[in-house]
Amino acid sequence: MVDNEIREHIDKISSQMRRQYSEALRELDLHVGQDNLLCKLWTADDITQMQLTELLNCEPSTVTNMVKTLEKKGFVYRKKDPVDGRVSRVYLTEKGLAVREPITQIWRKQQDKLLKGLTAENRELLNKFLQQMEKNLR
Amino acid sequence: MVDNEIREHIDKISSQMRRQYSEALRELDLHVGQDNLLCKLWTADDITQMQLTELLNCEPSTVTNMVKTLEKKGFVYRKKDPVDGRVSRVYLTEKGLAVREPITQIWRKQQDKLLKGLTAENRELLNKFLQQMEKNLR
DNA sequence: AATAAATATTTAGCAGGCTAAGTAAATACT
DNA sequence: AGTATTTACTTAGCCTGCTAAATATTTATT
Repeated sequence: MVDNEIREHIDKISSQMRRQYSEALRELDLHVGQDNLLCKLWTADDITQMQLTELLNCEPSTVTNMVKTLEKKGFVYRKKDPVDGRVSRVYLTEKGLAVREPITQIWRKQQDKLLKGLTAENRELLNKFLQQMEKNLR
Repeated sequence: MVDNEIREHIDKISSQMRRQYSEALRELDLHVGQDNLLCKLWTADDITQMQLTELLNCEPSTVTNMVKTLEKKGFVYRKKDPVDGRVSRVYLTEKGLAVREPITQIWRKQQDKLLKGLTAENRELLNKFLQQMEKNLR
């Protein structure tokens, strides 16, 4: 049965990737997961926490905590929305902007390592499979 | 560039899977990750914590914590090794044995959902790619 | 035999990520 | 207008998972 293995493989690959690039992130004073949040802000600054929970596919409380620690570390800052008093908008600081390049490089390096030995066609194929699986989980 | 997407896809798929079957695990009074530890004990009971860190590919302190909470919940128990006073051996209780079937079913269900729409050949192919990637990360 | 080094586990402390329950502001309803 | 509901976020508490430092036991060295 190949099927059971696939779930396991993905689990292992994912956790192993996390482990490996967490070391690199630590040098930027970042923790695994925080890179993803910052990434969302690169592509769309001035975003509400609610939007972040959707983009990151996680719970509101998780965003609260993550933003709070990222704020404490100086990567982002928050401002209350002037119109709607409930919502809190998140912005990148210069420090948060500055880690964009290094993080992108860390990711690229990790990807290269991951895909070594796979031809362009196979990568294309793999990508299609992954897209399908991602859709299946929605 | 397909390459960057692949890393992201795997990340998303993995976390989405976690989210989804964590609900099912909760009904067994289990937390995501604990299923993996129990799984190792099904295939090889009477195992040291050091062996668990290798099998789970995690840090010793993580095993300590996980075993401790699983012990508190009655899924496993520990005994000191009579020969080597440093090592601690972990065993399944009946409760820990009893969740084997339900957990396997949860996994199977998750896999089915994940792989829906992929032919047998494609699953085979995907599995090969994943094996390669797993090897690449070692 | 006495000291040094290695091994197995633990503890403390941090962060992501979750649930459940709470607060505050905005919208809907009567 | 006044109450009820919804929405955005927060807090408390738990667990995985990590690092760094501590403890205890075993093995290696001299």
